[in-house]
Amino acid sequence: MRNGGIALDLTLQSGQVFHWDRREDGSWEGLADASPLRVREQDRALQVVEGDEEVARNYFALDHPLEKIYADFPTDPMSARALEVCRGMRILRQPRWECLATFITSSMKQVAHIRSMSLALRKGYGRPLAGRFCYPTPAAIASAGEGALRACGLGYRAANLLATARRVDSGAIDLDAIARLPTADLRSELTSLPGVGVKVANCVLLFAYERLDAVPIDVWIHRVLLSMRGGRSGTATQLARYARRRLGPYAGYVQQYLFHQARVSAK
DNA sequence: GGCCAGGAACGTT
DNA sequence: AACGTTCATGGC
Repeated sequence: MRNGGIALDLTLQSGQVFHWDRREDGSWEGLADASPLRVREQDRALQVVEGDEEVARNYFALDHPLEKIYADFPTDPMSARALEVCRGMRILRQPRWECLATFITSSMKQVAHIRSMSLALRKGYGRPLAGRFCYPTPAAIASAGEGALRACGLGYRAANLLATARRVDSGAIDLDAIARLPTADLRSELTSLPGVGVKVANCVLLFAYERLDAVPIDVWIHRVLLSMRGGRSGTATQLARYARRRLGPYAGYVQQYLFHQARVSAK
């Protein structure tokens, strides 16, 4: 299989994207931005059943050099185990606004509930397309009231999503223009937005800006990194430094594998 | 039913 | 710069 192939189920169930649906026959339906896709995996190859082939190859990031990424993987037992379990999982190339908005809603929420908020927002404020719903535009979110967003289950996150949508819609920040910035500058642009701290910014860097060395540290990865260091306690800053030193040039990929491995082994 | 979740913002030390 | 609190909601 060219370039390492893809493990589709793992990729779409690893907590990086929240709106894909698995059908009875094992194929998956979803939207890559505004392009409807139905895809399946066959012997580690991505098969596009419906939709545009090039759009799918880009969205599923089939150009990421998995074999090279694996050659650079850390060799400690936890990383090795995660690679064994998650081989073929890819970091998707997601639309910027959709990714940013979704992770603003993710704070202190479990994956299942992030899905339900995403669906409520799409159904309520997104454009219908091919039996599904696009993610709402910044303008659509901006013109919905805070109360309406709370009705989608956002709670206190509603005000943050609304405020950030207004900044994007007004042009106060240009999510495409900032893509050319070096990672540190891009991160500080993102953290200037309401509801975006370092963790959410790193998710957006990794999932929507192709910064494959970005490491979001949530409660799961926090525990994993503590354990890798031998169990003694550590601050967020210390763990970020540890991750940068130990997880290698594709630290974001390593982090995603460790995240998924930690979650499945906890059940 | 209690516990906890892919945190951020803000106030105190 | 490092901690403590508060903020809503729902899956399990």
